[in-house]
Amino acid sequence: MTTMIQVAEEVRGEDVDILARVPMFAGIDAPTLARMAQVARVVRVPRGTVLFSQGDDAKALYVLLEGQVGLSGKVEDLGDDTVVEILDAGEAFVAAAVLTGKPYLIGATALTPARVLELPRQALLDDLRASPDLALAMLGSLARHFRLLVREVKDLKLKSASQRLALYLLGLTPRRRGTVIVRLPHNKGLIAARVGVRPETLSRAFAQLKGHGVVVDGQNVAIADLAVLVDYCHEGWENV
Amino acid sequence: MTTMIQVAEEVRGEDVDILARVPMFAGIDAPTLARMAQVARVVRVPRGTVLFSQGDDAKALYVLLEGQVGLSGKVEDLGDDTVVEILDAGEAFVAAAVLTGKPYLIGATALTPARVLELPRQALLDDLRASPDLALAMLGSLARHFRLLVREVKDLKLKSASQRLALYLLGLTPRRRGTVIVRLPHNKGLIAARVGVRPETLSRAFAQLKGHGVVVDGQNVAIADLAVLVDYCHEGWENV
DNA sequence: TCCTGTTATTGACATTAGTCAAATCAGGCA
DNA sequence: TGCCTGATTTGACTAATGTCAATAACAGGA
Repeated sequence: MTTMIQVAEEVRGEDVDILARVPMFAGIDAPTLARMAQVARVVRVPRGTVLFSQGDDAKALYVLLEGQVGLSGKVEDLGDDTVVEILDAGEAFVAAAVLTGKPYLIGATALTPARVLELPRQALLDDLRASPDLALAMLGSLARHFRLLVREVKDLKLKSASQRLALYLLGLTPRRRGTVIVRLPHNKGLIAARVGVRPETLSRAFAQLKGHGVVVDGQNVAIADLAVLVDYCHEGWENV
Repeated sequence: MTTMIQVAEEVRGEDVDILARVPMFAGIDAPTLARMAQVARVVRVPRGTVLFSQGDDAKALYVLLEGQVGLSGKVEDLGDDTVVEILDAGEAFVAAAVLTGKPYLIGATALTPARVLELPRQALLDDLRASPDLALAMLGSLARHFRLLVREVKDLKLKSASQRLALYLLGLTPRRRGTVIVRLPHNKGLIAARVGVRPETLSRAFAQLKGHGVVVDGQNVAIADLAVLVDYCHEGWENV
């Protein structure tokens, strides 16, 4: 829970390349991107830094240039805390909050040392008005993201903890059949919060998946047959 | 589970007025709206009609002109079924699916006799490219909707069934303090699916809320003090 | 290597929500 | 009115998940 000591940096040339590869900005012309980079600020933060907290007014769109960031929500009286999303480099976040101008519903914390680009709200809004392509790209990006959330809501309502864990594991590989060994990208406590259960329950969910060909060894998870897991989750056509 | 017998109708003049009041199309110039109405189709369907099913390819954006429609998701092997959203007249739906062009993650069923406007996918995409204002309006609308889902995910992960029911009740009134009597807009089975619990559990959740000043009488729910409920849900600034 | 604090697992138990079945209630209609 | 059907509630029980506490495994630093 490091406090917010940020080191502002120059925006590097390669950062613009990263921007160009962010799905949200796919296909945007170079001048627009350069203009965005112009007004953006890049900060390098140590692990544990709180980029912003739930309830803060949305003042910028963020793009994760390097590292990992967790988006988590909590109940007022603290204690409980759930991870809504875990982001990797090349992903933009909190677009919805910035567009509505309302306070963040979630907070963002650096899970590793990270480099983050901040695009001020007003600059984004100006760019959106100036570049119809940007608006369309964001619309597509937000729509894809929206669907992930819809799936999440359905899973939370309809699937068990072990099934959700299985879905999480399936999300770690693009393959859908055969044997595979995946490496857990986070410690289990964080994964538990992501899946929406307590760490103890996660342990037991892993134990349960043993019956479906899942063997855990530290950070490595061996899955004997992905198709078995897919079946266990009653996943049909949804993995499109 | 009526089959899909639809009666196509003329698009009426007042339908364009409804369109103009849909948040997703707020501020769009009249010519664009008229053009959209031109290519749209209006159908009148009886209660229970399945407008489309989970897994169908998204082929149109829908606007509910009259009646109520439920969006529900289910697990493959049937049986379980959850209501992701309940829509009222004047709301557009499945924008995200149409924009991505992927199959619907949810199905839509008329909960009452309804009149629905269908805007074909390609027409929408054309209009978006032609009208930057439309793209911006949809972006704003999708962003607001997105945040509702984020809140939903948080609530499902962090709150109990009774708390989620309390949140649902709070959603029926704009007020946040004082005494109020709200009328349940649906039967309890549907509300249960919306809240994400079984009907039996909903009954018991209502019983539990009695301890917080909630008295149920058929479709009418008397809430002695909204502030008490807000507090019970640990809702802070979130109701912005 | 040993210490030490963190992370993960396990066990015992409490709580919550789901299941199944029966009882009750409500509304529509002959 | 009296019956019927479906919705809702209630009870008894089961299953799933959370809680608390103890233990075990691990990683990093002295």
